[in-house]
Amino acid sequence: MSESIKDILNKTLVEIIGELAGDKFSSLPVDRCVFGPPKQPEHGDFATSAPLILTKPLGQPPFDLATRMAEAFEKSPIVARAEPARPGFVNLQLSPAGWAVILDAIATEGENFGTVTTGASRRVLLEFVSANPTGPMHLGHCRHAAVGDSLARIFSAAGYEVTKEFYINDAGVQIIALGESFRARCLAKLGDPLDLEAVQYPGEYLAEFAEDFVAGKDPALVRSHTVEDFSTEARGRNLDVIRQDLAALGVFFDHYQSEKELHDANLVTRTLESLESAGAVYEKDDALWLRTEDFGDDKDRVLRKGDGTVTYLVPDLAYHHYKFERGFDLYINLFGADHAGYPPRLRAGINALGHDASKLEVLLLRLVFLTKGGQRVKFSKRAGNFVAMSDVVAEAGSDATRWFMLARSMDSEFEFDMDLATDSSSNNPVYKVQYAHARVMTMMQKASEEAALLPELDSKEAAAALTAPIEKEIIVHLSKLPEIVERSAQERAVHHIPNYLLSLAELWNRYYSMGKTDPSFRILAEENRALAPARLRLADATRRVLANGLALMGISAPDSMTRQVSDEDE
RNA sequence: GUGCCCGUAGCUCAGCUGGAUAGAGCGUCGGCCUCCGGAGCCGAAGGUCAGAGGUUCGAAUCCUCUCGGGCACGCCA
Repeated sequence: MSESIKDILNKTLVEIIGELAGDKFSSLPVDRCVFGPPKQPEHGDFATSAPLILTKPLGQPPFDLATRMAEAFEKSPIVARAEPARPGFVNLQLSPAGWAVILDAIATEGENFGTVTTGASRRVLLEFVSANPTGPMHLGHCRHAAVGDSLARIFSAAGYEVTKEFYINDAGVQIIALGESFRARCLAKLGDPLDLEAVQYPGEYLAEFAEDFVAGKDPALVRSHTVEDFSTEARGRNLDVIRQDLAALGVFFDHYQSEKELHDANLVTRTLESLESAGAVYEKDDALWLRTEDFGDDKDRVLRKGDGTVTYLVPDLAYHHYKFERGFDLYINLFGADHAGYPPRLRAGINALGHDASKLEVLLLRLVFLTKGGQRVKFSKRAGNFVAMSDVVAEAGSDATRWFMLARSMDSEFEFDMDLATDSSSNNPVYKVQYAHARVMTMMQKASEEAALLPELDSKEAAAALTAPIEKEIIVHLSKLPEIVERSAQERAVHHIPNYLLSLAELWNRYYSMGKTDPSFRILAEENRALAPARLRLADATRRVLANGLALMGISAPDSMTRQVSDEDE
């Protein structure tokens, strides 16, 4: 991994500030003095407001500082022009040597371009989805799956070592309820009247499992099964469906952790004992309480109820105890926003168990709604009807589903617009990005067929040949992928990637289309042969960045797009 | 009532830890098919950044309050 152009500029900036400031340097807010993209293209390729930030601590007028900084930057070989601007900015234009740095980095790093080392190989345990094995997954799980998986990819790219884990809630009252529901369904298949009271999970899926399970079996054998047997059977089938649904989205976990196994290994009772011996609990009103208030919780929480059974908090703490014993540097949980009250008590327990709870981060994802035909699709958990994840993925496809699930920040609710997601005849953003990639690929293919006709250029000559403003704009945009990755990892936010890719695709499509009205922009045209190698380097860099970015989202970067023909729509 | 999140174009949403004239997609309207792929491109219309104060050279961004909307506040999971 090489140094990004921005790193080089920022390093130079710090050196220049050091010369200007002398012994005042150590007291300056140098961290804030960085280069960024100016909003107006006429302000150059990079700009910094460092003079405005430093004017007060240095006691010098901002424009004077800007002028002296610009003079210093003029000496840099990667800078073509440096200009002070009022009230106190420095605007830079890169030289061909500067562009070559960017294009070379992309070419040599290939699929690794965009990776950074901020993670320093720290180990991260990322837990997400963890859907109960009591039924199929819905739209919300789909968002969690897409976001969690993409986050894992981003963290890997940022230099972390990530383990993806799915926690199976296969113990406790709900799993018994599942067994009872499934048993009632099976008995109904044998001819018994359906015991509506026993059916606590009303969806049709259990009836379908029952049909399959009962088929060809001796009814007496079926009747002899215990609730636990039915529970285990239904759990397994649900889990199979969950894995299938995840696979359809291309999401695979490194580890599935069963709650039941924690019980079987006595980890749950041992955890309770640990909490007791740590003095983190007390008895009141026949119940055992955990002191969570000391950790920012509103009130203390019950661990063991008056009836002697434990609350769900205990196995969850056992699970986290087990997580921490495996020795990761960072633990990230993706929860639904309806669990917002949960993290404080989790932290309290983790601390009481002797772990550093500050290593646990809980990310809260808000709801997602499905709209079709401009109408929000209604669903109700109670009635057992919901928007199934498998239906969404089947209808929109994995790529489009992921795109829309990732394109919004986690803490905003959003509408998954099925009409837009399935729109292949108009401007669906995911297709636009994939199309830009496919477009470059076919062009490269064509270029390779006439490679012998093209002159050879070294990278600096190539960069110097790219003189059009839009070509520079693309290069500068390409250079940003590493910082987008770094920022995404740091903020634990996935939506910057699609935003970035969309703007890059639009930039490229605009550039590509310029050849239609202005023949001098036709990359492979015979009369432009002298420029072709340079432009092909740019094209290659662009498709590389598009592909790397799509990979961070788990979306394919196709070599060609197969047009979907819709004859029936006249 | 308390805590968290949200409020930016007709709609869905970005806005990079405070920077220069407020952004994208979709939708609407108007253009562009002898073309390295039209699943594309160009242009136009569209904004009191919910509101009011404050912080400072400078605020959509940070602080306070108000108004709207969502979620959470169990010996449920």
